[in-house]
Amino acid sequence: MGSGATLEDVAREAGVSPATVSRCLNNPGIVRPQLKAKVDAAIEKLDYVPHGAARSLASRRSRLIGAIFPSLDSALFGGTLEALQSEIAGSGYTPVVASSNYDPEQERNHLRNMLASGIDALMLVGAAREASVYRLIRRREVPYVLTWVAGTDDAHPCIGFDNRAAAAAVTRHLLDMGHRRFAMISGATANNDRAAGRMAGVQAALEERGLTLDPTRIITRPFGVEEGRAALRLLMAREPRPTAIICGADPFAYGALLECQNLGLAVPDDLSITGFDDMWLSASLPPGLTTLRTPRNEMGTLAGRYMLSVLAGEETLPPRPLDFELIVRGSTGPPSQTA
Amino acid sequence: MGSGATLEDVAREAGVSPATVSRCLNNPGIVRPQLKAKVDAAIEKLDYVPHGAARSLASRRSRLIGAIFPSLDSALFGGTLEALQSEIAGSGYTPVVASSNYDPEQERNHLRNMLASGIDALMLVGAAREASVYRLIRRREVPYVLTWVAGTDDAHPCIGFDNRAAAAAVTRHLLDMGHRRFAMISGATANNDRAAGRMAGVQAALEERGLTLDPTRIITRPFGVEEGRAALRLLMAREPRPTAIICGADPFAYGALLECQNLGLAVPDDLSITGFDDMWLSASLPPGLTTLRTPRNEMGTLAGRYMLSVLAGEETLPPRPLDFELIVRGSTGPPSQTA
DNA sequence: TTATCGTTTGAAAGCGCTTTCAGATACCGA
DNA sequence: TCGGTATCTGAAAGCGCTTTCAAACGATAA
Repeated sequence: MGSGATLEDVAREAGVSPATVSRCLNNPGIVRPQLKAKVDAAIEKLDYVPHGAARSLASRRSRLIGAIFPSLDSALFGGTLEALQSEIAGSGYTPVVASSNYDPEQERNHLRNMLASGIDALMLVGAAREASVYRLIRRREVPYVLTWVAGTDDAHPCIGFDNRAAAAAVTRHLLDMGHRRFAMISGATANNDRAAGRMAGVQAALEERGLTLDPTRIITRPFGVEEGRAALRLLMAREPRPTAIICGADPFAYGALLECQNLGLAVPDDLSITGFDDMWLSASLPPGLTTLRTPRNEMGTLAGRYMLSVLAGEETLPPRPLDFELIVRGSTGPPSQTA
Repeated sequence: MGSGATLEDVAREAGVSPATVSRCLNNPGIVRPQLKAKVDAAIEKLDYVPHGAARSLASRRSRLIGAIFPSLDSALFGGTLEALQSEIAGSGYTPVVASSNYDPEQERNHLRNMLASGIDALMLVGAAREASVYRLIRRREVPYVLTWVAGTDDAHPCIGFDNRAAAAAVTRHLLDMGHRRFAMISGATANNDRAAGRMAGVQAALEERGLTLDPTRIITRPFGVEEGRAALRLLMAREPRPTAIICGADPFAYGALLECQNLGLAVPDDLSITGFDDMWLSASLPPGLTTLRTPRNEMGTLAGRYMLSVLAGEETLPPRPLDFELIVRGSTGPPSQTA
């Protein structure tokens, strides 16, 4: 905070009115170049930096865009945040971020905070939250966008992909190779419609072929490598053993692969394993993880672009659900005859 | 944005003056409980949310804390950000974040933006930047703190650890096991004093024992698993082969371990490998990565706490350099006799 | 009961900027 | 040269809140 020249100081220095200085800053096109030069010189000389709060108050725009993520310490959402940030930076917006730790209560608090601090737009992850939260946002008339999910109906503008369809695609890949005995390692589905969607997608794809996934074959754990490891041990301890394990997130799959190595199980001969998200180790961890590449950076970019265009007053439709891509690597293959 | 009740509306509803409402919000202690109850009821009824910009303008505080990271899409800084965020959230502050992509130019731009938006305090990573940047911050009188480095002098308040000493500790661990032929995989050291410090620490520890690390034995690459993999191939292609490879970051080490598997090199018998940061896979990736655990969450927490206390007007000294911890796992051992 | 002190409340003046509106200026054709 | 039009500039009114200052109040002591 501190001292700092004000716009009025600049105006005096340049010998023009404050209004003109303001225009030079916000709408340089409409001021005569000659005057603008004088103003620029004065700004330079006084090392003037506009006062954001005053600006927001007068213009009713804060140039702040809120973003609340379930977590920030995985690379997953970091990529989305990074992309969002670079997309909006060019237009003079800055993200204010918070992490909810997958807790609706925390999310709501951060939201209140952000609304109070006057964010111009808001990005959230997922669609599953209480109606009162959406009312809060709507009442403030803050444009918002949900990411990491595709809109099932048109209730909310969404920029994401269809988790259910993506998980179904993974499952069909395994079915097509001949697998019939499945198991799944999933993140907690409460308050997490991405995880829930993926689980539903697996179930749906199996049912298409007349199979079902017994609930006892689904292990739900917090995301993590060691958790995946432990889950794999549990799943392989019961006869008949599954021939394919579908993981709702890559870290589970990394753990599962490592534990196979440990148990002396050959992947994919004894067991096929799939991940989800194509994180940074999936290509490198032998034998290479078959996984579903999600458009995590693209979601940040497009969410930013969408919000900017709404803020610019353009009539904007959020894009259709984004594409995902099944990346087939060495961790999946046909079930062995003997298995 | 949008409609929203104003403080004046609340005052009218409660039958008090705007000043009283303001006091209820900012200094509830000094207003009579009976009145406060009426005000609270009015706030509740009108669903009033204070207008951040107006508040900032009048109070000269934005309740925003800036944080600029070199990158956000690795889990490294995400942990620091997450910790910072939860530390300051309780005091009503929200972080505004940006990523500089390790580019001083981008960092400076984000900084200007943030200063303009009126941040109350600022967190940066590393100390290496032009003096003009620090002048900019000082001129605005914004309290700031540098993280991920320890103060060499008292030029800046730092909350971090001594990268040089940490790397030296790793190196001594290998020296003590009997290694004499070293190589290193490092991140780019330009504009990155953490990477530079680590490299210097390795060199210093070697020189203590009368050894030097030939520059051709140092490979500098952007952080990444595949980069580590490629670097390992290069380093092992030249005779005499090193018996220990020190990686300036865990992803390099992951790549190196995986490539050893690929090349049929036994770790640690043929080659010892160390990482840096103890990221999430280090414990799990066989044979377990010996690495240096950096206090990445703690830095976020303490940086937050430090800034809050400066903002509260307390006379605060940044803590001494934080501890790091050498985590010895299976990837290091004595060099084999034949190597 | 009245004077006095300490506490709580309200009135009003901005915080630094944007933006409307009206006035000034420059430019064009006749 | 002049009127008319299009363009640019300045004056002034807030944006919604905090905070100073003085007035009002309640309580205590004389």
